[in-house]
Amino acid sequence: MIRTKQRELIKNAIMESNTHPTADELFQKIRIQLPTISLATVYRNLNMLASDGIIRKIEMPDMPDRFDWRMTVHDHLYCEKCGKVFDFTLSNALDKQIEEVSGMQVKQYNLIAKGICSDCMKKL
Amino acid sequence: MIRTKQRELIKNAIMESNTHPTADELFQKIRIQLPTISLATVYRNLNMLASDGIIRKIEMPDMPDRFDWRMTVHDHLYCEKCGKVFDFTLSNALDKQIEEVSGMQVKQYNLIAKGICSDCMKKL
DNA sequence: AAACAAAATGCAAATAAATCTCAATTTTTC
DNA sequence: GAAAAATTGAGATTTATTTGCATTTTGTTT
Repeated sequence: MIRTKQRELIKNAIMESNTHPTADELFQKIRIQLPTISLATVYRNLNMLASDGIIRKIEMPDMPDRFDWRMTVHDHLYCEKCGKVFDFTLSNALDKQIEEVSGMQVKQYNLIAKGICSDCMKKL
Repeated sequence: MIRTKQRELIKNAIMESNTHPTADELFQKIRIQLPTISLATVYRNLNMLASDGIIRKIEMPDMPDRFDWRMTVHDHLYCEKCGKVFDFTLSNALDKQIEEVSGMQVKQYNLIAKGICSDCMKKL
């Protein structure tokens, strides 16, 4: 894989993030350092990095995808109040259980919870 | 809620379905009986029915939403071979567990597994 | 059942996210 | 440093869904 300035910046931007940014958020951030970069390049590189197993694409239901540098098994919770995305880890992964109850072969699963984060709960 | 011919047809079409159809699939089907119906009406009514708790909208990651008449707690598996969507039910719902490990208040969750259904496995 | 208000419809245009096309540029290879 | 390979930027395109609005349909009132 060829190394370009833009790929470097994109990778760094995710690695430094802890907000599960969208492609556009990353684009806006990187733009400050490299104003000529295009959104298409951001998308392209994010997809490359994801399919190379460097980062993870979080396919959010009916909202823009987000990207995560954390590659250990975990799932996500979207706070309906503040819009932030948080990580959580179930005591045991669901693959096996899903295979048992469905009789199908599970390659991966996507689990997104919606609710209210602890910060936002305090504010009520 | 006013009763119209189109709402009736839309509701019936889902209730009779067992393929977790998309809005467009329903549109194409209903069109045969009522050629003047518009896709916007289908979307509008599906959303109404869903927010009234009559049907359930399945927000699929990066593909068109699907609709389900089954209102009991269950999740979905998408077969990557045939594209069909299947139901499965975990031995216990995840809300509690997610709340425990995340410390947040869970309103709902969206769990979609991707894999290969038993029919398609036989064909390999 | 005529008249009025409220709700729903169809159509076209708008939106939003993501991908694609392709000429120009950059990076690697030889 | 020339040729080949990969990547980029910019804009057009695609797909799913929503919205605006004039028109029609439905429900309500008398």
